[in-house]
Amino acid sequence: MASEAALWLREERSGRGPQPEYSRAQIAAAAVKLADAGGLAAASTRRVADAIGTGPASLYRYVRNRGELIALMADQVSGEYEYPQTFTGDWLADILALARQQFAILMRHPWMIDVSRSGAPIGPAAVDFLEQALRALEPVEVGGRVKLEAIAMMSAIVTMFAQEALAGSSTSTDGQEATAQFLAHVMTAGRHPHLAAAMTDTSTPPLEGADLLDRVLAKTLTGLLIG
Amino acid sequence: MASEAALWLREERSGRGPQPEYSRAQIAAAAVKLADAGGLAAASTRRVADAIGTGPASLYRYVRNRGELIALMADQVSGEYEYPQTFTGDWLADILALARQQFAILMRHPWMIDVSRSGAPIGPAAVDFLEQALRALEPVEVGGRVKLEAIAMMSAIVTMFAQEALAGSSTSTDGQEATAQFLAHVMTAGRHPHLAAAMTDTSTPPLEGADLLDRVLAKTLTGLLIG
DNA sequence: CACGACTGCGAACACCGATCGCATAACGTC
DNA sequence: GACGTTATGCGATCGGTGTTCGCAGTCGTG
Repeated sequence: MASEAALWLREERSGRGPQPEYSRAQIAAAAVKLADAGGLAAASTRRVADAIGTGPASLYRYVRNRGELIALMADQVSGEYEYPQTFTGDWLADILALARQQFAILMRHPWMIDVSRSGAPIGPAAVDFLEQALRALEPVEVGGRVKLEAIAMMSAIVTMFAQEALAGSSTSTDGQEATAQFLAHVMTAGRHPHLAAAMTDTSTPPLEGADLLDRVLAKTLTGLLIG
Repeated sequence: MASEAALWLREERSGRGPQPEYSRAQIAAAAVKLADAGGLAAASTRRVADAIGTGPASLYRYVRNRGELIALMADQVSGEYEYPQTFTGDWLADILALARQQFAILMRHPWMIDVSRSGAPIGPAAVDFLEQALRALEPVEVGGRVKLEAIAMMSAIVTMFAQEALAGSSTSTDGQEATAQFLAHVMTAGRHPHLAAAMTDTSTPPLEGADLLDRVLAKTLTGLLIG
């Protein structure tokens, strides 16, 4: 329990001693750049350290461990949202607008998909997002807990779609290829008729991604909040 | 593209040479045991290797890389499902039964939460699950693609609830604690009124987990499949 | 002015995933 | 049954990772 002050409760500068050469924002920016280019693994403590031109050990003056570094990155990126001063009053339209922003952010920073799925700690920018989402949901007449659940569900769905969108576009992972190869084999083997039928189904042409996301979110959210 | 045969298309024994000392099942079982006890990170190639009493290099005769080892573990655990010979015909009840099994498996093997969220490659047992889920959804009159989407959504929701359930029970991660500490501070600061209100909301008493899961799944799935 | 809190950082530790090369064991073939 | 082909087991090793230690240097405060 003597875990000392958590990242977001520590002051960036603590008064005494020489002034730090870098700011959290600078470090986060450098790390985000690395991760954007080479995935989350590319933002290792060492690589980030010498991206800002310092030794591996120096980073630990700003951050207790790599988890906190990633928290810094996540919060920096969560600062990219732009919130309207006033919402329209149409809660579904308002929250869908937020969802679309989240989707765009995930597409800009694919590593953020991994981060948001692994239950990243919440920082100031994430708190702002929650506040705004709740503000958008103000017209809905259900308890706050239910709204928070709905927001979490929304995030999960957006993340899921972002992953799928990226999996389709970028160069396929070897895992993807292995799965495709194996599925092809399974379907020809004929012992999974329902699966085979479902995968060759053409009755519903693959709807455009963004459109599908809107539709699914609308159904899910109305189901959770008014159904 | 010369990635050779994928894991599940390779034979376990390839005819020539001495017969392997261990089977995939044995290795997977050992790795699962380690991961159950100490998390996914505890199932490192080295630790798994000397858990079965061999050197670190020997594992690579059975598996091309750690990803394949994890795929082995995931599929072994996916073999824990038990499917009825015939479904009841009530598609919602039938698929909810599958969802509950998935939830139970995730509670038994918490590391599986991470695995299933990081888009693990699909193996034989996972294919069986898909087949059975589609069989349960047979009465529903929508295209196969939509059904697959619904199943993916169901898995995502179950995974989300499993994570939340574990976060509440087990000893809190330091990340969890940091978040709690920070949220407490944010709420007393008073600049996020909606959030503060939502988190102290007692209008809807925290519903029992399993019950909540059922409810949310029912709403979401009916929304996606018939709405 | 001096003390002590703080910073930068080279060196090191304990791991990790993965590869190489060699001795050894089993199978198909003649 | 001998042989060559083909796998396997595995010690040694490489490059990378997160993290800690200890020391020299710097700045604010008493």
